[in-house]
Amino acid sequence: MSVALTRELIVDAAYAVLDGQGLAGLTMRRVAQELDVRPGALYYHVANKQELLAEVAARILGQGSATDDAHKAARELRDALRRVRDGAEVVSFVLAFRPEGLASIRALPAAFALPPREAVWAARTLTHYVLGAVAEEQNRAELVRTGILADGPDDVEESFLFGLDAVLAGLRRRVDL
Amino acid sequence: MSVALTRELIVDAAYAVLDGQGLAGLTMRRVAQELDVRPGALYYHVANKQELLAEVAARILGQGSATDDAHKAARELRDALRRVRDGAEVVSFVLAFRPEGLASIRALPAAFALPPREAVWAARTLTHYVLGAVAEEQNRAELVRTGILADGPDDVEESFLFGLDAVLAGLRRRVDL
DNA sequence: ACCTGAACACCGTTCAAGT
DNA sequence: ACCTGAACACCGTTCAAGT
Repeated sequence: MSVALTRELIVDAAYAVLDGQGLAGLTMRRVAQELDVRPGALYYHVANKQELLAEVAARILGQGSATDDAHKAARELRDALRRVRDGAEVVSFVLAFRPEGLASIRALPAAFALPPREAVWAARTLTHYVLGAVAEEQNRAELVRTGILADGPDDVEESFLFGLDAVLAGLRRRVDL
Repeated sequence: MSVALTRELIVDAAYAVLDGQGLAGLTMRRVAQELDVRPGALYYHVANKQELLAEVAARILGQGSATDDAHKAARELRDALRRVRDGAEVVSFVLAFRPEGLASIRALPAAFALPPREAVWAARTLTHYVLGAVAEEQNRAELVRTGILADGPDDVEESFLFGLDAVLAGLRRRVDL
């Protein structure tokens, strides 16, 4: 007999599989294998794969340090997403059905000095931009890995900052003038 | 014997399945069923599912009317994506590995009066924003359909336009002043 | 040339039965 | 309480064999 299975251990294993195999390789069966356990055992601790993905997404984002510097928040979000394979895709998916656990994203509206509704819209805009940019970069990386694509572009960094500056400038417009 | 299978008919059927069942329900087997044919038959006309998805994405976007009005282009892109279930997700996926067929997106840089490199970055920024916004809306709609979520927010329209105006204002900044 | 039949190597999830 | 064994209803893809 080995160590007792826990929700935590399962999330750890899922994160490891994600980092090693990408989202396409993140299956319940492989997570079980990683833990030396039959697939059915997982379902005693997590309801289903979606719930497990929600936990993995929360782990990807980590504990969001609340800041009122939107530019810094965006860069930290990007870094967190880039730290693990397909991070953006996982977070995008979870954002739709269980945003509660994604603290650093939920804190974003506070970075905008705008009326409540507009602060939420501004945060949404920024989130879409960052997730989209990282998702495209990581999708390309996956295809390069598969050999379908030769090589990604080398202007990722410049391109991201160019767009980020533009988005933030646009969002701040009505405040600063 | 029925009508001869063609690539076109397969794309038609795939589009119909997507609209009826969503991306999760779009399987090669269901497309085959829709056409009254065994799954293997599809592979005589298309190399694999990814290739089929690329064709479906091109059909979603239609023939992109080249315009130099970025705001209009963005609204048309959004409308096209919203016309079919999970349209944004399909196009996002295809954008990463086969952007050639997505005419209306490839034409976007022309809508920005900027140096070539920056025009490409600006188009990328706009694309990420629109795809992200529609993807979130459609993901929510799927979850509502499943019963996992009660109801989507009702500020989708306002939220989209708010973000779009901000993004475009930010992107135009350096030109107009 | 075009399609079927049948298989291969997978999935997520459930659930009786064991301990 | 926790896990296994075994099944159910699926996947994408391949490929000999038929027509």
